[in-house]
Amino acid sequence: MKKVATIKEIAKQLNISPSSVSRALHDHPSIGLRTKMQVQKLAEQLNYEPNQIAIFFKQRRTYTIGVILPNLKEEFFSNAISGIEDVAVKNKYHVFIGQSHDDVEKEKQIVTAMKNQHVDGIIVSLAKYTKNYDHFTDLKRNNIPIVFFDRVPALSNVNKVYYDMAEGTKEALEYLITKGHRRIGIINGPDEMKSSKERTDAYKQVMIKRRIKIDMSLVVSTDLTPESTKAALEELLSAKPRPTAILAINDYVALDAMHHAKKLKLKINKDISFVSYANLPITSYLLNPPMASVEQHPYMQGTKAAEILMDILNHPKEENDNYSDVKINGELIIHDK
Amino acid sequence: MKKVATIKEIAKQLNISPSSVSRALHDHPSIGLRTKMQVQKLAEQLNYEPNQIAIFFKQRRTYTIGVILPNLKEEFFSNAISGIEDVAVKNKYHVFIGQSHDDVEKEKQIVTAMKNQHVDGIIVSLAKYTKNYDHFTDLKRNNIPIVFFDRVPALSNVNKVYYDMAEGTKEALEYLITKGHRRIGIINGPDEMKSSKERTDAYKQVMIKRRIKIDMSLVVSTDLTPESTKAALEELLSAKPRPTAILAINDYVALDAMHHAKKLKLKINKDISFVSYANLPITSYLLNPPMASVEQHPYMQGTKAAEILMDILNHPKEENDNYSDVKINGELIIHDK
DNA sequence: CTGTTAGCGCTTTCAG
DNA sequence: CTGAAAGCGCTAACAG
Repeated sequence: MKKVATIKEIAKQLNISPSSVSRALHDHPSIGLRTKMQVQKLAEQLNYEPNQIAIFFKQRRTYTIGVILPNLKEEFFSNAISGIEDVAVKNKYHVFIGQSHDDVEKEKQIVTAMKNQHVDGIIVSLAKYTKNYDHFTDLKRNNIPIVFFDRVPALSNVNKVYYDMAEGTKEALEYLITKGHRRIGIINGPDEMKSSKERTDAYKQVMIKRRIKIDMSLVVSTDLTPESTKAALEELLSAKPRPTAILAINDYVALDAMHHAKKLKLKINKDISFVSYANLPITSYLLNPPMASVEQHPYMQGTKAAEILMDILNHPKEENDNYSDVKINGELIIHDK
Repeated sequence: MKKVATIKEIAKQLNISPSSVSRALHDHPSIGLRTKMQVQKLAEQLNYEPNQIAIFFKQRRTYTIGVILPNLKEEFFSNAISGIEDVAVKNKYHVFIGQSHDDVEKEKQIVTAMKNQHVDGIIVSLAKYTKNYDHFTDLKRNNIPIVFFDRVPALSNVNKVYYDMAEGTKEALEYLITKGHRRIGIINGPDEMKSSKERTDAYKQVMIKRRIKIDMSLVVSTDLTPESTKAALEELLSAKPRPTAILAINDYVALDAMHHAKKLKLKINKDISFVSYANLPITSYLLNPPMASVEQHPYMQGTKAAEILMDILNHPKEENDNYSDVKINGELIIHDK
């Protein structure tokens, strides 16, 4: 069993040509039933498995897609990739993964590696500081389509799937306002993230609509590390008057902030309330989860992005510049009973 | 920029042979400095990128490894794959992933797909009900090495990395005993999991050593779903006398059990204490985490497994049947202050 | 319906 | 030091 059967081998044993074997194996219309049967039988016996690499080489297609995301540790991303994988498998595609660990250089390297590996397409969620998108847009020259999701670039001529930040933010803020909050702080992400600006914009809009004075000292940033979040929280708490509620960029940040607030002897959801984004399953195990969290449907974002990519791949290159731009609506999940 | 440069192309433009170009590109010893420079310059200009697929085809190697695991949602596995990926990247390998979702059929399909994709090696953590390992051992015929981790098969002639269940379990039980517990229940995993038996064995050993009567009605199983865990807990609670402490197969199960216990008006860590395995980061956010949890070092298990595989791949096939069998020691992390 | 031929891009003897 | 030639496994014109 050392050597694997090849088409050639089968052909020789049956005294026919390799092309006939190939045709028989593929149920080609113009092939005799007799030879077809013979070939299939022998192929079975010899345990023939087509050499995919040779096929890829020939067809210039690998049936592989690459997925680049910041990390897999966050439930958000691991759920998203599950969605991607499910769709890919259904379409007979394989999935390469690469974690940028929020490092732009690493992200570039991964792109290069995937390009060299000849993936048929790429799905990306950007590293948090990625500002320049050339390493992605260059892929057009290699005819490798890209679909961005969740952390998408501020470009219009790309395929993207993302959560509708404005809508969810407004909903979350309205909720806090009905609960009586007027001084509402925001712990935003880095400025490079498109969502940060959107969140700030939505904040301003709601405040104006509700005729609440906008105080930009209530909008601070974290680089998403616990330390930075701690600093951001303290900055907010030093505002006068101090905010009574805080909207945090995601659950992890909210949890870090809550943790620190607790240390500062603040009563969570009493002295200060938290609302955030993602609605991670882990929050269901918490004693004091954020009051509410905007569900961002990572699995759905993943499947949607993958479906768009599959669609592009399955449909011959119509070179029209027709880009998908899909907004996923979040849902505000209220945790406080 | 539509067409990609090939070696042939470069050769033609320089009026030399493809072989020389290939040599120049690879810093082959026997190549003239002049031609080498010329070639490298032109390659640069033409943006030459070697066609990996062609190379793979030729070399019968893909520099790709496959990773099969139950799912990516569990922090344990997403951490493990991070470890694998880090090592792979360092060794210039790529990583294919496949989630079995604990379904044996799916697991088989993934193995077949990876085999056809000609991965150079595979790293696996078994689906929970996998009893038959033929789909893995068959890979030997294709010369595809396998390394199992965490959920490993009960075979001796395979490479494996796993957590030392006996040691950790003993440590956890001893801890409970020093805390005064005598009636200690166990919520085990399915019987198909090798670790279940090991846990039970370790339990018996400790009980004998500590001269505590062994009561097998205190050892129950869950299929890891919350419902099943609930049932398991109730079964334990119906024992007379009721156990005062429970050792659960992992943190998720412990959390589900604790959740249910709370509903039954039991005071956690008072009426009943929990100890478990994994020590997931999420537990740090909990009000009432398990009293203690055995850290199983998923990242380290991943890196270790990947290193073993890299070692096999980088070292020419010495056909000696030399299998790695690496035990990772857990550490009991005490959460109750 | 079947065989012949060529070739995908690259590496690697084998000659010179 | 360099070139010519073969071949990896498979497919797909093109001829019969």
